[in-house]
Amino acid sequence: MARPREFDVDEAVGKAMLVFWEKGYDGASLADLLAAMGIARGSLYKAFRDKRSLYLSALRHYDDTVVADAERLLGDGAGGDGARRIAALLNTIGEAVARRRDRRGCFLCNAAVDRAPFDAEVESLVTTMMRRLDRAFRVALDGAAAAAAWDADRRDRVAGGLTAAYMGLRVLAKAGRTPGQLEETAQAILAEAGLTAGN
Amino acid sequence: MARPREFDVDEAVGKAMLVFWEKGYDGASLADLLAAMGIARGSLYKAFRDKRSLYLSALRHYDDTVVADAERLLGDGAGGDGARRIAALLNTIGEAVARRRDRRGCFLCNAAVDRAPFDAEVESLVTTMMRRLDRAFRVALDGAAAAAAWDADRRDRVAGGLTAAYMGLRVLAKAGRTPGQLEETAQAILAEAGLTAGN
DNA sequence: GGCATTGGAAACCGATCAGTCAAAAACACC
DNA sequence: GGTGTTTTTGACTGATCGGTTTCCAATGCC
Repeated sequence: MARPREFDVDEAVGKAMLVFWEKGYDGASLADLLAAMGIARGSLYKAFRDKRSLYLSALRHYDDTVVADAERLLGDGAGGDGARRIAALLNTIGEAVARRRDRRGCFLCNAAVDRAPFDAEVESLVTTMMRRLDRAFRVALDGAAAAAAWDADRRDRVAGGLTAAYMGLRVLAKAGRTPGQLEETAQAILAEAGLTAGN
Repeated sequence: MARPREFDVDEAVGKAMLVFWEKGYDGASLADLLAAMGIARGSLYKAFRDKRSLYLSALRHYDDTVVADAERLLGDGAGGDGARRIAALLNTIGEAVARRRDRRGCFLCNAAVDRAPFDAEVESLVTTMMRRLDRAFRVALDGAAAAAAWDADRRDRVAGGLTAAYMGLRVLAKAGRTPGQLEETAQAILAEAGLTAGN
């Protein structure tokens, strides 16, 4: 009936996500996005409504890929004891810095800091994604021997503390902390929570 | 010998800081800054070199005022046991949200996330300021009965963990967490670190 | 092959951006 | 009161911003 679209929308969102992730919302110009996505201006505005809508799509894409991966990592019993899975996630932060891939930080954290205050829809998306992280930490705690004796309330509270610690580590990573320091801090957090024994 | 400056430079930097704090570097336009500072375009470029230099001055001003206050709060024995001083600082986060003053978050945290990756001087300033926070937490731990038995290494590691937790809480505050949830998480962090008893 | 419909490429839009400049104005010194 | 020096002001600049429009190409259906 009509001319078919020449690019894959999901793939294009993935490329756009990387740009927003690295440069932030304001920092990512239309020119940057178009170059990365390999399409022309008009096509972008035809497929997505505007820059803001594309950003929201990119954020959902992050939820579907990166956050989903973290959730899987935390929930998968094959990763060993729950405490060990949590340690594995926290250690990915220092590793990312070591591999010089962390100027970007965490897209979710970036969005919370630089867009959520100005965009109610971003804020609500970010809130939902953070809750997902909370729940994933809670699932890992449910599978941690060190937390076996804890009641549900305590597990919830500790899960919330772990989400906070995770975000804090990602901020410190951007603030110039070395991989070694980040790992040390991650260990300290786990030790404080009584989660070092399990593995 | 010449015409004197009509505005107070330090006061102007303070006003500029509030704008950068609330809107971020990119989000703060020259027009916003000039309106808040109450001066004209040319005066700004005469007194400060350019927008970036003004931003760096604003960041240093934050260090001299807000960070210095936090350091004082954590170090002042009149605030009770060290653990209690730490709890007081963490609780200011939820209180700020409750008073609807926290859309801004923490300027230091904002700078780490949205400018440090693109500006080496900002990164180095942010690193220094974060270290100052680390040390302030460490001082508070030195004055905490619950940490009396800890060796120096452990205090350093826990201080690092507290800085991370503090930044994480400020991110969560921007992500839509309610004051009650923030306070609960703050309590969980303190409990995990074994810092609830002292007061 | 004609037609309707959609996508693609690029010129184009007004708005806004950070930064500059020239002239008027305010002071200190003589 | 004149002179030299610096600040102030606001108009101006070129670049870039996000977004629109126009025109042509490509497709499926008849």
